[in-house]
Amino acid sequence: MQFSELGLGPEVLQAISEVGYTTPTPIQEKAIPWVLQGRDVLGCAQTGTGKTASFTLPMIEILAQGRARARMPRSLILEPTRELAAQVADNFEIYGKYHKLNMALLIGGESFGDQVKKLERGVDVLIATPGRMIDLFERGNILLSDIKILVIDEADRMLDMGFIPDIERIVGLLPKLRQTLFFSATMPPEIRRLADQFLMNPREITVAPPASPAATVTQALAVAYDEDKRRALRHLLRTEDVKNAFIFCNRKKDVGILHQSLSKHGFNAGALHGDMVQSKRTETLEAFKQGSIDLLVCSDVAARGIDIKGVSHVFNFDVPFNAEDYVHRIGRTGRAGLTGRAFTIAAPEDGRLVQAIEKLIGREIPRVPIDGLETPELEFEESGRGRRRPRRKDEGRKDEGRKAEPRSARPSRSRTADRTEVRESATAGTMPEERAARPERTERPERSERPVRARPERTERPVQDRPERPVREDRRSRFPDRGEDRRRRRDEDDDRTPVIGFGDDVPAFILRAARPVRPAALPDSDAEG
DNA sequence: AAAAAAC
Repeated sequence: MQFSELGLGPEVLQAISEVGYTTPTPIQEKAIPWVLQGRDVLGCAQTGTGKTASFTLPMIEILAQGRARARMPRSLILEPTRELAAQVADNFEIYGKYHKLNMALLIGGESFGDQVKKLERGVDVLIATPGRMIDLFERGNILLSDIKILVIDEADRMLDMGFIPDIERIVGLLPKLRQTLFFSATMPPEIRRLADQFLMNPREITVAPPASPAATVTQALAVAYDEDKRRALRHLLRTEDVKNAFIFCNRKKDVGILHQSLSKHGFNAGALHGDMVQSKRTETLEAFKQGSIDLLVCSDVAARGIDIKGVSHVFNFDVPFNAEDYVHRIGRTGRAGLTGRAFTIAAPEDGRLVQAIEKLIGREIPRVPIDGLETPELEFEESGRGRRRPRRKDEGRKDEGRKAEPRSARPSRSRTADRTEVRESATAGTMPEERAARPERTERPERSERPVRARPERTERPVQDRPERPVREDRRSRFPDRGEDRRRRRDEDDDRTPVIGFGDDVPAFILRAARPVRPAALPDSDAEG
């Protein structure tokens, strides 16, 4: 079967062949002719099956006829994350090359102005995340009465993320007479109910998950004490032939920490999670795609659907809480017939999570030891409250350096420790690469390693002693995310903006008064390195 | 246990 047999026009076929594709994937083969006939589709397919092109290609064809009027888009595609929305937009750019389709990408974190302007001009394709979509609708910038095609992508993920009420609301605003394409990787009853509600006499298309990761991705699991995980990761990064890699963490906070740590050790890494400003998210993802960043430390925002060609490795720095997320994460590699390698670093207390994953994928993940590190046993007991976290036997002091010591007050080389130094010397022969990377740090000093003199005096004091700063409850409760975002940024600013001339005791009111003007006057936190 | 998404 060739693309040319599916009923697509010459312009689209030309664009497809320029990208280098000749044969449609199963879902494209089944869906495209049907969509071209104007029928509804219920697609049970994961990303990586060619799902996106299965709706973008016929949509370009259908929308080629007619033109959009101002503020009245002709089609709407709903995506769960901003990155996926952007990826679909890229798809329209590529395959719509020889068509004059107007497109608008409505996602949060970017200015309203451009999006509104585009809507005013009239768009054929609207690609949106639910929040921004509803916002713009409520402001009267979108009229939905001319929508002819609706695509709901990744419906099960929308469910997970609590978007279903939004989706139902949006669909309620659309004309009843329309074509609807509905995609989901899984079909739990709740999703099935939605599909029944939104679709009319759909063709149901189910395609096998993309060559199950077992086939193209070599998996391995390393068990390490929690405090050894970064070291274990670095070891893997240096011993594996890593071209580029996703490195997943379970928490946004840890994405930041790990990113800093890797950078400090001379790795070319970027960070991506949902609390970062959108411009940074876009920029980082683009840099990773282009290869100017080798390692992308990220949260599960990037676990599903992000399609980057030729990623050699996936590292799970944390075992994912959801077994299914494991499959999604490692599916970032081994794509398009290429092989990939996926390593998971598990702490002893992750036994149950590992068990759940192995049950889901139906096999045991081969264990690998890490040279020079003690390999603890996985534990499978209920993790009751107050149960002590398993620790390395040789660990002398408790958690010091991690929490108790303010980051900036640490002398430049101690970090987590003297105790790791001890270990390291014991294993010096087996891990020469640890040593080799050290000089890098003097060439590229990180903020936290600058001489104490250059740092704000206040940071030498324990965090709890910082003057309390007012938080505007009203705004925070309405926009919890933004509130957190701002507070975090302030904290970072506080780390490196000394108030000159007050010594250790800067009066709280000075700090308060200075704060509002400070962020604007500061260089961006990344401008320096 | 987390993450995702609106100014």
